[in-house]
Amino acid sequence: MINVNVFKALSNPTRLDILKWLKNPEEEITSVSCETVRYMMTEKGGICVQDLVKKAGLAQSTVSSYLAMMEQCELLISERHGKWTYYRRNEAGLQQLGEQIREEL
Amino acid sequence: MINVNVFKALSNPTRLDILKWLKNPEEEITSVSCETVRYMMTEKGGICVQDLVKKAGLAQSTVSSYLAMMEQCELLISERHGKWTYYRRNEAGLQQLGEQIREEL
DNA sequence: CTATTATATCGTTATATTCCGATATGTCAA
DNA sequence: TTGACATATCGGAATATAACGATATAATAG
Repeated sequence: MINVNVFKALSNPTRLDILKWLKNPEEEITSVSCETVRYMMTEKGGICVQDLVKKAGLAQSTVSSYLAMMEQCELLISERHGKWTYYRRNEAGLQQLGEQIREEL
Repeated sequence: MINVNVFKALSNPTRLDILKWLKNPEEEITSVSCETVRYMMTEKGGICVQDLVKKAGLAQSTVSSYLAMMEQCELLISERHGKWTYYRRNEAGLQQLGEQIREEL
């Protein structure tokens, strides 16, 4: 059964942008300073919160709660490595959303 | 380009229900009293506002504005016949939404 | 252990959405 | 034209969301 929360998560321009940015992390994010961060990005498509904060131009707390919300409804996956939390797209969840929309909507 | 308003429209349980109810109007709506209404329903899958008001259990003004909002972002189509406005699903718009989600999200 | 850095959570204010009742408009029948 | 009915629009009160700064937690470096 489809969940309205996924649509709430998608009904905000910044959160939609985050999903799009995470499609091609290397192209979108340029403020990478650390090797670990760069590795996570190119290897798993994961981006740390900081970089998304810079890209979005919103407060860190705002972006952090956006990401939590998007993880909750299976649009994103998070993975902590040391100090950093890397967020990447939940492709399975996105796939499932597509199917649910096709079947239920 | 995908529009956040479509997700805003979908991020409300009643509005999601309306979309689902309009999939099988004959099965869902039982309070039909008038022949014209019955004809529109079985012929074009259109349902008048009244019936959706009864089904949703919300004020007429609320449902009316929900329907307007959903028409605006191409989830529904409206057609006026006499006193009644019939709303039906905008299958082309829904199809397009599915494609946009697949391509852009 | 302490300082620093990254992220998460909390409390708050501004803004948006929800949903209502009252009222306006549009349509038909008498 | 008047009345009755269907729908749309308006104005408002309650609630939810947006987005911030301050603070808490987690992890590492020294």
